[in-house]
Amino acid sequence: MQIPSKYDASQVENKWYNYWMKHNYFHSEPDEREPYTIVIPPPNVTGVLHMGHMLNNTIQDVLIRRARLLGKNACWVPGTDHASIATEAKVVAKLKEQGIDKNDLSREEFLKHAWEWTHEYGGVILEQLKKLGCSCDWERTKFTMDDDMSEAVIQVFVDLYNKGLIYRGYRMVNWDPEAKTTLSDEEVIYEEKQGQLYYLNYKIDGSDNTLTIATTRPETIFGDTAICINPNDERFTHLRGKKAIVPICNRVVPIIEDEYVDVEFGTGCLKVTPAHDENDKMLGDKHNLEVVDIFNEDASLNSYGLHYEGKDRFVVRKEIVMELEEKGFLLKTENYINKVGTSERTKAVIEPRLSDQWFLKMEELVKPAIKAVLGENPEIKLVPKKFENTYRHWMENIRDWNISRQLMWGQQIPAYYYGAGKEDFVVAENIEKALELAKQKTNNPQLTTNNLRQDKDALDTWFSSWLWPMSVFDGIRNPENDDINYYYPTNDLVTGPDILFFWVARMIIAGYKYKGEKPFNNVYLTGLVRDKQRRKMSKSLGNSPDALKLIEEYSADGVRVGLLLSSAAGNDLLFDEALCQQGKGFGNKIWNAFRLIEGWEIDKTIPQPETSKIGLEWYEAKLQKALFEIEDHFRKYRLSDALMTIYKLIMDDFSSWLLEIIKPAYQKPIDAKTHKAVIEALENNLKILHPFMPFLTEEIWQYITERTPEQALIIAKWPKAKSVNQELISEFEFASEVISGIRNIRKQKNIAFKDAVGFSVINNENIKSTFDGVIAKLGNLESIDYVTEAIEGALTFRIKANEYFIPMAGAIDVEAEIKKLTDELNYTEGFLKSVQKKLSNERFVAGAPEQVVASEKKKEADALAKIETLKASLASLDA
RNA sequence: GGGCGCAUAGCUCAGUUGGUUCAGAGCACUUGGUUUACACCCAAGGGGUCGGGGGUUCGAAUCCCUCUGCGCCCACCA
Repeated sequence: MQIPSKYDASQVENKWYNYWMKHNYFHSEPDEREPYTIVIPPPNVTGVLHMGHMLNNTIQDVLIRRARLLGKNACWVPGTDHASIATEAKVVAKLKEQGIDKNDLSREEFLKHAWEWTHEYGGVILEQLKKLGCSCDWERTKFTMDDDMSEAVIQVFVDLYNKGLIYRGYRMVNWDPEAKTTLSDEEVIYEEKQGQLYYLNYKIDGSDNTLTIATTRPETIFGDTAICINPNDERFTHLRGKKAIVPICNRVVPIIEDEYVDVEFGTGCLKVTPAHDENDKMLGDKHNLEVVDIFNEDASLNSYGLHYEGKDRFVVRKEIVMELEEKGFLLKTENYINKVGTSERTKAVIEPRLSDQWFLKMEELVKPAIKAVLGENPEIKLVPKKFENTYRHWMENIRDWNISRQLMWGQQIPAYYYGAGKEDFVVAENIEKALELAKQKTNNPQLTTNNLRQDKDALDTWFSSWLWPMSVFDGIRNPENDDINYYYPTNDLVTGPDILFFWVARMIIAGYKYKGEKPFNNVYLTGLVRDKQRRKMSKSLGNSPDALKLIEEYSADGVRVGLLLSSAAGNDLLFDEALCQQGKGFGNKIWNAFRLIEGWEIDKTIPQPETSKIGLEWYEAKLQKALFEIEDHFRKYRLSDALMTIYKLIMDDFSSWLLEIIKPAYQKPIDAKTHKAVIEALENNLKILHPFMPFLTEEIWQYITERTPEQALIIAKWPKAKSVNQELISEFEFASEVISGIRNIRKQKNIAFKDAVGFSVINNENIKSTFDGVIAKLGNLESIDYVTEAIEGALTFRIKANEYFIPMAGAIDVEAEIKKLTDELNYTEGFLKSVQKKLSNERFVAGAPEQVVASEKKKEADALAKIETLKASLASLDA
């Protein structure tokens, strides 16, 4: 077969992806093998691939491909999320471009647009994952709004409602006035903003006195229903039991007392606006205050705002300050930095707002989930462990989950109203069942579906994705089906720490509630991908490279390696394209190594040289050691370290050392035995590298194996681990130091490699000759002579206590040589002194473990021996 | 404000119970090299008071205290 001299990634990658798909290697069905399952964190259906996805999915693919090679039944379930807020926002924006206002559309019409959008852009991201090489079981692709998935969500809602865990409540929620929807606490980002603190005078009813309050939000005075003072504040005892008059609207409000008020802050007087501040709401409930909501849905003022009706809150703030000033109510203003909640999606300033919402009681549900991660025998491991603290903090302070969203895109809440009263509703899977329930509840057999009105709200997206590991296997609707029984619990979950609570914690809760079992064994939390300046990669900053362009430029394999080279679990990844270049370069290196081997002519008649034999034995030992280390790294989810181990094995041990050791002389053939062995070594390299660089390895694999589809690398068997010949490895390390010594001398004296040199070593019982052939070949030595005394007129170097000579008539600079030896002697004597000092310390000898003392004694002996040879050499030079 | 975590070479990071192999890796850098796979290369080399200070110990990057500088989470006093 003709082997191209350049590796053409784009062609190769498409070819093999199609090949794998054609032979259905990604697909999994339950069988007798051990399952290895990952469910993908479903990306937003209308999203495009960004660096975070690339990292995330590369890690998952590495884990899945390795499991496949280890002979497990690997199943990676892909899919997308309907992402209600994000998607609805995009659809609304698109409609707006076309001059359509969402509010003019019926629910059905809007959903039609949303589905069109989904069909147009949905799945783009999945196609991009294929480019990256992800070996997902595409036949199992799921979407959180698929009919069966939605059914599961509704079933769970009804069940939780019937168990009394879902309730309807009038609560202060985070209202996004732009999206006109509620946000969960987690979707609100607090930002420091420069604002003002306005000091306002309120008249005291029935007197000419005033009191001063400080507020950051003067426009909310229309919602004031009380003034609050601290009962311990002696400055205000005269106000007890009095009433105050709210400026402009002239509402007369009581002055109440509560220790909640901070005497130190502002003026010590607080205006209470129960409709627009959570703490004020709390005060309002406690003191039975009136609740006056002054805002419309879009945060413009309603009729309570009098002449400001219809104007936006920020406009009103400016205007009312002017009016207050004109009328003498404004005492002063101060600059004040406060934290303002903004919407993660729309960036709008959040308005605390009272509204009817659906809530899920968390207190009981959360208990098994806490135990599973933090209990005495944890069933679920978070990697890295440091996130357990964060998890604990959240879980132990959990509040009820607001699961309703004022959106259309999502599962509609299955509550059906038959009357105007607060309790005039029933909850059921569908309208027919709802009708039955409504008839029973009202004792009115005349009711028809026309009398029922379904709740307009949709469910929070996380209320569908928290079921993901179960619902993708239909484990909610059919709890005992073969798939769920086989694949659940899944093995590893790979996701970002930013959704540890949104998603991971809730999946754990749902898993225990609906399956009585954890959803996964391990959670691998990746870091955020940042740029070199440590900024988070984001669209708005424009610092995120185009994922597909990167793949084009550096190949999918190169990008995968680039991403993994520096990404320890939980650590942020500082992305640098140079890393992809390193990945691509690594690919080229392997390709060229392969070409070298394939280029050799094989001669079956020649015997295997001893150097090749011992070199191959050594490489086998190194491979075994690497296998052991890789196993350990994977066990600890240290994928970067696993990759680095393979990188060094292939770059250094295989390419730089082994291939040089066995390389036949120019235009000479290689013996068959060595050739076969080196091919085997290459095969093993390809196997362990395949999870990281699937395309390149599969490409080379086709050339070196007589393959049938059943012998594709993707389904090959991971190399068997045997014992590690550590002694051989240590001996080689010593030999490589000797070779470095020779190369150093060559460099210092400008001796070209093609010129063979003489070489002697003073014989002693510690010298091992195992790798002499290798030393001679890689040092280009005429021979290795064992001598009993120093060679005169030779260049020397020492490794441990052994002294080596390269004869070099006339080229020796005696002065320089003496200086070199003297420096080395001084250093060694200093070293000896420190060792001996340690050994003469009785407490060290008594207190340190035997092993440590022995090693110090060995250091002492080595140093003494070395000093002796140095002195001898010096003496011979002096003479 | 409360909690958690981090600080090791120019950069990104390893460093397990304090002691062989403890001061390491990759990249970057410097020098030399195009004979025979690869300049997308090879060989050699320099570089760190382990954030500062104090303590425990025969012995500290590792344990304790403290200071400094960062990061994250929670609560956010009108």
